[in-house]
Amino acid sequence: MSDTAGPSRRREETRRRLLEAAAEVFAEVGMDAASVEVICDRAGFTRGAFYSNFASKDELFFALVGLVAQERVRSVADRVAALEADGALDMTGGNVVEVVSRVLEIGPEDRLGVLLFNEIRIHALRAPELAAAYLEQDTAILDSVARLVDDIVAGKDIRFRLEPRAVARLLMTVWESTSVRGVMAGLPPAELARHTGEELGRVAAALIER
Amino acid sequence: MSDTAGPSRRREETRRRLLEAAAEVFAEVGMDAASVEVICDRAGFTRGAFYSNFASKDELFFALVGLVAQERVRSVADRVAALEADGALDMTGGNVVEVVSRVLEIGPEDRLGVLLFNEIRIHALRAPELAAAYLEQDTAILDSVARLVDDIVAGKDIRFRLEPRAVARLLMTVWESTSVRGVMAGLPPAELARHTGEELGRVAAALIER
DNA sequence: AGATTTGGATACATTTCTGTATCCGATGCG
DNA sequence: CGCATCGGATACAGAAATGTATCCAAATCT
Repeated sequence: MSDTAGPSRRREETRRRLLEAAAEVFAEVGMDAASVEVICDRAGFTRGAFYSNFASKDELFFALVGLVAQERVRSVADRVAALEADGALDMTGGNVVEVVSRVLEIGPEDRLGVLLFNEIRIHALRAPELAAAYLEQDTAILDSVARLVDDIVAGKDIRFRLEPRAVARLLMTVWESTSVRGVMAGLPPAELARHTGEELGRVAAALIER
Repeated sequence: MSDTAGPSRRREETRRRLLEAAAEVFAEVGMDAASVEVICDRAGFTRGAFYSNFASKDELFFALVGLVAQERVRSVADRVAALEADGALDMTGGNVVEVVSRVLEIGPEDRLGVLLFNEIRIHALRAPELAAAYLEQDTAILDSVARLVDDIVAGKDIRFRLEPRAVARLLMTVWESTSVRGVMAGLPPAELARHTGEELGRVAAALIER
């Protein structure tokens, strides 16, 4: 057996399933209202398995936050990179609004995704360690989007009425707030995406200097 | 004693103190992590008093949400009315940005206020009854702000690049998101207000048609 | 002032959750 | 093929929270 024996495949898999189940439960009822038992049931394990993998619910939550943040950042960065590679930005035919919308359609666009995101957010508001991680993620995404905006400006003869970073911030903000209101109004996923897209479009259009 | 005996003054006062304490505790640790005991301690009562006034923590939470929403709506409406009465909107000297900022400096501008607001928000995301109340409040405030924007447009020779309602929405959204990030970054109250104000200013300026 | 009602305190029963210690089966190795 | 280790299940003890039934003091009324 090697010194640096990493976790076995089996172990990794149960960790993964526990994290996945926790993500659902946290989204549904919130981190504090979620009992370890319920998470385990959902994952198909007993609490024994849980405490064999995590020291506490808090530890699992932290781990989950890390994963979600990483995934979000990666997802946005990938999309931006893909758009740049496609050369979609140089095409004069392409619609700015559409490009931006495509990038902000982040991962789990559905109800649960929005819920989990907001659950994480409110915990970050209370726990300084989480706040740091949250702001870091936020800045990383902002950077990606700002870079995209920059590219758009460079490629086309379009000017925004705000610096790229401010435009990016505004778009992210609108996306977030619109999706929250959409979920609250009970919009089905398709409507949610459409509505958010339209809203982003209007704002983006208003920011374009003609 | 009369049929329609309303709650005695004493009773009203303890209810009020319980609600006040609950608002603090909910803001600090969240509704689910807050035990009834802690709320009572904070208010200077025992659980006996609590259950004599509320059927459960949930009931108290609902009551609190109602109060907070009402207070928010009233506060904004009052400010708008005050500004209109002052004739501040007709004065060409007045700064649009300043006017808007003044209106959005809502009630408990501090950390706890932001926390409580977000706590309510996430519960509204999960509970349909709350969602309805939340959206109603949101719309009421939007109406007030939109009306203010309308007045500004009417009074001065200023035009926005979006319809008043959309401008109002955007300003509210920016206010919310900026204050959240400010709290997360640990900004002291004064900085928080200043930063949020500046951010609002930039956005408002970008939306003004020159 | 005495009687009555009201409102909060006390005490208790119950539930729920957490965390740990131990057991047992499966998996990997010699 | 037998042995050792790993990983999840089971069982248990303790803590914390809830809700209720009862009690006592203070306010109110006559």
